[in-house]
Order: sequence, then structure tokens, then C-alpha cells
Amino acid sequence: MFKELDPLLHSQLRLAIMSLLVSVEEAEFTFIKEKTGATAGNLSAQIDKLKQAEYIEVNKSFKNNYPLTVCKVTKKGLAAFEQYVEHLKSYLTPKNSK
Amino acid sequence: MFKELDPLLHSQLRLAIMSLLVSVEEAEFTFIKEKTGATAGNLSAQIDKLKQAEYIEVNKSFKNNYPLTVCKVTKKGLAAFEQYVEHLKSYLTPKNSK
DNA sequence: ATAGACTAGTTTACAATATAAACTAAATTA
DNA sequence: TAATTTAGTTTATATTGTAAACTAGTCTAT
Repeated sequence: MFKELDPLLHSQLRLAIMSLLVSVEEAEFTFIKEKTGATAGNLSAQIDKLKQAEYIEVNKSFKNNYPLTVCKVTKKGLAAFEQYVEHLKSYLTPKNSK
Repeated sequence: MFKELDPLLHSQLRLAIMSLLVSVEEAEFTFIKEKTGATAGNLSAQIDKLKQAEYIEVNKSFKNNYPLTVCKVTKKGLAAFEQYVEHLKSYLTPKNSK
């Protein structure tokens, strides 16, 4: 009836992060921050969770002398996102049968 | 970019409850429990939250000498559900623009 | 009639999550 | 060189979610 929703993705901010990464393939911390409107602290925490789960890869370097954090979705992350979307449909399309 | 997701609906169990109610218009506690696979305690708690928010109406009576709890979605609840689904789309359909 | 099991829930207590506030560390500007 | 800004991380707290424990009444077999 109702499919399980990956708790890691069923979170507004993490879902937004993944949604962004799925479409752009690579994004900087500040870009994600801007697009999602999240606070830096929250974003940092959620990025870390996605990284722990290996849904994204995080690359830290420097650009113009400033720290630069670049995120990229992994195959595992893409698969999880796609399954999440698929499972979500079981909640959205009413299986009418009064 | 990303629309707000009503936190009350962005919960697996509450979303399942609402999804059920939206399509059947009226359902018993035990029916919802069966369909969602939730524990009675959790279901009771989440139904209460949906009721507090006036997303559903809860009617308590008796059937065959046993307590009977019947839930029904309200106009407000239906509107909230529809908006939730609409907002959710902003996370699911990638706005490609590399 | 009453002990034990069952139905239909509710309450409570705790674990997990989310998030803002506070902080770090270095760079830039005045 | 002091104040401000950039780019984050860590921590502390408030909010949630959930299972376990409980309530209240019913059915059944003895």
C-alpha cells in the first residue's frame, strides 16, 4: 500500500539539497545555501549526513584563498533519490476504491 | 525555488493517513491502522495532531459495544494536502539548467 | 461469576531529528 | 591593527516520532 520513505531523504532541507545536486551534478556550499535558504549551520549538518550515507561526495579545497566545499551526488544517492520519488507516489496518487 | 513543505504533512505516517482519508472520505481507526501498518499508539498520536490542526474530524462512538473512532478529512485538510503535493513537486522535477 | 485473553484505543517516556546560536579560522578592508 | 566578512563547523536546545506501558471495557470458557 504505502511504500517506505527513506528517512534520510524525507527531510525538507536534505531533499532540497539532493534535488539540486541531482539536476546540477555539482554544486558549491554557498550555492546550495543560497538556493535552499538554509542557515550555514543547518546546511553543514545535513550535508554531513548525506555524506555519511554516501549519497553525496564532498570535496574541500580553496578558491581565491577561501575554503571551497563542493558537493556531488553519488550513484547510490541518485538511486536513493529516484526510489524515494517513486515511493512517494504511493502517497500522492489516490488509489480510489471507496 | 523550493516551496515550503507543511511540517504537519511532511511525516510518513501523517501523510499516509491523509492520503487514505482524501481518497475514502471516511475511515475507522482500525482500518487506518491496518492500511498504514502503524502501531496503535503512534496512530493515536498522529491522528490527534491532524485533529488539532483541523485537518481531520474525529468522531468517537460505539459499534458492537466497542469504541469506534471514525476520521474524516476537512476542507482545510484537503486544501493543505493538495498544496503539500503541489509544493512537493518543486523538489521532484529537476529544473535542469546546468 | 470470574479469570484470562482480546479489542480499541490513550498516555508517557525516551530516542532521534532538526535547527539556530555560538564558535573557529582565515582573509579582507579601513 | 582592529573591525568586518567569508566560509564554514560544533554545540545546545527544542521539536518530533515512536514504542512500550497503560486504561477501560468486552468476550469466552470454566
